[in-house]
Amino acid sequence: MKNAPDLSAQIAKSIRDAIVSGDLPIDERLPSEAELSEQFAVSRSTVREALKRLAAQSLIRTQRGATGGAFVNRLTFEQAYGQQITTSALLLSMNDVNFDTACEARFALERACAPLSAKRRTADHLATMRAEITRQAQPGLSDESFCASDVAFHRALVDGAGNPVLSYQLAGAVEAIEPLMNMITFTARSRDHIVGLHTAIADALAERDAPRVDNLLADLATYTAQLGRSVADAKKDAQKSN
Amino acid sequence: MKNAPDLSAQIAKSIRDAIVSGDLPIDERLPSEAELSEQFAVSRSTVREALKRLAAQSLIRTQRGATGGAFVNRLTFEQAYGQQITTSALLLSMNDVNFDTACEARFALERACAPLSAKRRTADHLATMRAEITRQAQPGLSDESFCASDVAFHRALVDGAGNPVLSYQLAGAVEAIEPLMNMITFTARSRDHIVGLHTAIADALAERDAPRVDNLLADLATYTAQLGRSVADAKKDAQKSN
DNA sequence: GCCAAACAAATGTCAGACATTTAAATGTCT
DNA sequence: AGACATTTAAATGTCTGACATTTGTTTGGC
Repeated sequence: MKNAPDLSAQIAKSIRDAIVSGDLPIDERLPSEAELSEQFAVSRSTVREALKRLAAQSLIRTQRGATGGAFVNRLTFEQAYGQQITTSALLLSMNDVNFDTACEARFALERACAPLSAKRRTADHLATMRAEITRQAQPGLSDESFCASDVAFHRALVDGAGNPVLSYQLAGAVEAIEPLMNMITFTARSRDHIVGLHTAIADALAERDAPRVDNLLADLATYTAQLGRSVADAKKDAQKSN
Repeated sequence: MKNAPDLSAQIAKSIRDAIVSGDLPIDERLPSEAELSEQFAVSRSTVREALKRLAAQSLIRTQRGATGGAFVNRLTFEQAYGQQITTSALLLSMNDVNFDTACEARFALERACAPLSAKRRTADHLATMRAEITRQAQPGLSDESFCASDVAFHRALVDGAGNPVLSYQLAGAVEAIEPLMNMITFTARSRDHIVGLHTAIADALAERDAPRVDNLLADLATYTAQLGRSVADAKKDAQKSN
């Protein structure tokens, strides 16, 4: 009943395990493709396929030329962000996660870092938030740009907590929801309301008033969920009239 | 100044974009490797390397045989968990994230889902938690097994929130920290303390008492951070004596 | 000592062959 | 006609050998 995985998958796993276990330290050079193909007793193509798998996970990087080869890559938070966001976005869109669920997760997580952000946010974080608020208040802004700015605002809030692990974990939750938010049509009135809440949040953070930030985020969560529901209802009506 | 990426990377990106944008729907079959190599005007090996990259990200699956080929894969939460955990664990170990930071992130996130878990946890979740507590109280348990059980306990707590997106996001935070926790030597006394807190948390969840759960998690966070600090201090002393 | 040319080692790409797996088509017997 | 065995076709998986390209090092001439 064993469904033997491909050789290239086996080899990739073998090398991956060595990296994850710390057996192959960062920046260590792997043997050349020719050497690996000897060690594993497979052809060079098979080794190459294995290496491409690892490269896709940012576990290794390759360099051409004389001193080139495959090196164990230090996974940066930046790289991890990118992967997290793609994965999260796909996960949401492919599993028909409804807006409520995604929204609930997002704000629950965001509220978790609010107290830390109130304590540690720098002037820089505040400035970013204010700038995004200004942008959101511009009348000609497209819904997409409004959403993007919303994401940037919340990213600043999260980053304010000064904990890279938190920022990393939340990047997925905050950014992955953007495509879902993009389906919402923001009326002038709803934009006003959101901008008002954002302003209040920034003010509360400026005063390091954690409980108020928490309350405001709760309000924003409720309001956003409401907007989402109205979109869902409109869609249902449209289906009915077909 | 353009550092042209490999052909296989370009092709992978091209196909990945088509998948992410929804242009290629789930379970859609990609053209055969031969056809792709014609379309992109490259050799079959290059196409294969591109496909392996996508397979490493669980974006496609391949089947051999007559009706075989590469199919757009529905990314399941299970698969995403796995990737998230490996990535998070690597991120922590490769960037010398200190125990405090990881711990802070973990408990902040966990406290975020505590109110939801108090509201929605089923008898099943409670049973799992109780079972793990029993396990943790066994005297012969190795430190590693104790940690694993700790993770399982907290996973049950998180799952109790009944929000798959939250579970997914938290899987990384909770499980990735396990290797760091594994460096701690749990004395009988510290185990007792932790088991006591776990029991209290389970009791509070049983009564759906969200604020109490939150307080207890805060206590657990403090205590865990303390344990971590003592390990760090011991290490520093050991270095000094060298 | 410096600069240019040759060299060497590595990855990147290609072409063609063969192996293996799998479902469907075909043939054969009852 | 239906059940079972065989063949066939299409696809991925693997191997081999070649050539292209990149890049650091060595060598040679001045």
